[in-house]
Amino acid sequence: MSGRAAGEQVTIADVARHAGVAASTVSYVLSGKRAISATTRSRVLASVRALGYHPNAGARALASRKANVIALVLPLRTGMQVPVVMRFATAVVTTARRYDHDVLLVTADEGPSGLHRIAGSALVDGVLLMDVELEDSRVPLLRELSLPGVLIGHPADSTGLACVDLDFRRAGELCVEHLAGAGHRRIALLGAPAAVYDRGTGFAHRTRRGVLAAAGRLGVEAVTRPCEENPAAVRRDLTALLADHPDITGLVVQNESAVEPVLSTLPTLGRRVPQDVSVVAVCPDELAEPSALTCVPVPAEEVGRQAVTLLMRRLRDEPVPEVTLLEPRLTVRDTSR
Amino acid sequence: MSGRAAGEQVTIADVARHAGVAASTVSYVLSGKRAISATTRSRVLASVRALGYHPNAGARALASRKANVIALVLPLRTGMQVPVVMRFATAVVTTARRYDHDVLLVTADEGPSGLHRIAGSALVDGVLLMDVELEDSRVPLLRELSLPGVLIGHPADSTGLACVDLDFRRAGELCVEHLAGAGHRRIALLGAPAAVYDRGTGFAHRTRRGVLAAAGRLGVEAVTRPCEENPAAVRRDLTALLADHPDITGLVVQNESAVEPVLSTLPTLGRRVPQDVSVVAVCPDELAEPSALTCVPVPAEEVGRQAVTLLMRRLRDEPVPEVTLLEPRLTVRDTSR
DNA sequence: GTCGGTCGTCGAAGCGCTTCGACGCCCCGG
DNA sequence: CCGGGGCGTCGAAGCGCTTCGACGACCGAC
Repeated sequence: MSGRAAGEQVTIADVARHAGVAASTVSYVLSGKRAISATTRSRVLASVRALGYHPNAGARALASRKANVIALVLPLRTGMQVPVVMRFATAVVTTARRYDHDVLLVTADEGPSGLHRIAGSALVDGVLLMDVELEDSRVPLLRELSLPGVLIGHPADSTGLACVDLDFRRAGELCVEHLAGAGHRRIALLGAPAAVYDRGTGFAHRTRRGVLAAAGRLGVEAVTRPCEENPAAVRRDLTALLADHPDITGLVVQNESAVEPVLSTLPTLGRRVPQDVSVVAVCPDELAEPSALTCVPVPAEEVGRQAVTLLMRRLRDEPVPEVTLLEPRLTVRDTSR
Repeated sequence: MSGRAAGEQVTIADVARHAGVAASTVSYVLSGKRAISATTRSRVLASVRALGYHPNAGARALASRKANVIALVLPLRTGMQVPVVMRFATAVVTTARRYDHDVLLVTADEGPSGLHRIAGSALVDGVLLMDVELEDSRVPLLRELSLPGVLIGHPADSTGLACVDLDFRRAGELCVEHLAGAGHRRIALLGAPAAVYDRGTGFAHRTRRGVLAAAGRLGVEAVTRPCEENPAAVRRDLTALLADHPDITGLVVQNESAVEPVLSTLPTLGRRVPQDVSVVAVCPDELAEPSALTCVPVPAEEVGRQAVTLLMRRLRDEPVPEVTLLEPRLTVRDTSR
């Protein structure tokens, strides 16, 4: 670059000298916090470009008490929903950059002490918490630390927090409306594992509620049952379900790991898809698309974007809604009619 | 917390006052850069704990000219092995924390200017570059910026850099050696999507080269072909492959999303596994293990750990080897004989 | 007993930036 | 023609930390 050995920092003083103004003027040009004449501004900007100036992040953070960095706390266990996490992370980084922020990657296994450290050292201005459990130990901590945070998913008590999530109730409704619209009168929800309902996990309950509500409203007979996660169990549960209710023609699946087994098991039970049974899932689109599965995708990108946007608003001390639910969309493919 | 309103920073001066020493003494206790008497040390440490002190990251970075942060530049394109990336990222964060560093997530789509910004603002001390292509534009940039960096994968010219990677060439050889040892004389490599080869991504090319080299050496006839990522395409490519070369008895698969489709398609083409066709994959072990697939696992954790370790060494200006290749191992399971 | 050398601690000087108050200057109203 | 008020710019004071040089105190060697 111009005139400086590589590795030498170009400072604001260099820019000021080059432009023939005071350092504070450069700062004001860059931040826009005071009026600056057009001529001065353009002169300064020219110098900035000529010297390849980038403000020193540490100095800026120290003086302004803003790191311009947010933390993304990712779940420790990386199971099935890995691709979703990835897409989500991408959306977060991209969106954060639009707000001139960077993203610090924190793994949940550092636990609460990680949050303490990050808050205490002013490394970040705010936190995005993924994989929030109903009773999450990090949630009260977040409140206590008065660290601005946004949660993905939502805990039992979301008072004073900001949560973003897909509107799973509406997602359940959408599935049923789609099936009912195609003439189905007897349907079933093959849901999350029983343990998930027992824990009272939000998304599972809300989906079920949505399914039942829409079914009632539309005069559709609906049964719901939990479903375990391993392929053998899925096969067993599905077989039992169809034995108990042989006249079911519509299936809503909300269980990532059940999708494939369901699709491969149905034909062996004498049910062609979609001629005999229509299948609709609430699952990541990556999972559905290769199988041409009709589904309500979990919009990872949109959630990421929203989460960052909300966090930025909180950082500016603007009020934000406690709960933000994203409107689900249904993508019709080949497994339903 | 003790005695401070939430959100108030505890500074080194607070600790010094509380312990009855000078601020610099606190600093030296914490950094260990000068000898401190045992009594003073323990008094200071007690105060640190009592007040819940965490050094301000910005101030520390400014004064020490070290951010204690490294950047992880992730590829976020198609054709990437997503779960591998995830595990890799986890390993990087965990290892970095062991060296008292944090990890900044940077997406490759910010491109070279992102590296410029990060280097110029002293946001990070060093960079981990994933998904390095044979001719990668970021590589010369890294050299020019004199930003300490470690590459995952390796470019054509690795002079003056540090690269870590699985020895994919050797992985390819291993697969062929295994098949040849079992008596197979006609084999095929079902590889990454064509776009990946076109991009000049190292691992794909090197694996292919290894396969061909070992085949030549061992008198095995080998054909290679790219393979797209969706199940339908895999089925099509595989069918075409076996139509063109019906006498193939060994298959090397290097494509995460092709593994399942290949295994489920072969029987429909009248090929039992492993009686008629042996299948060996280069893929994450998570993917291979449930299907009892013989494979050469990609050791994501180990690569991540090594990469961070190398970067830390570079940050201390210690010499590091230009290329670090991890020795692949072949895990024999049920799909080959 | 005296002198040099550690050892342990301190104070002060920045690191590069933001921000606050001050201060010309120019324009307008009286 | 003079005074008041923006507007545009400047200088200086930190932000919280590290690090350098200085300096007592204490020790062993002579």
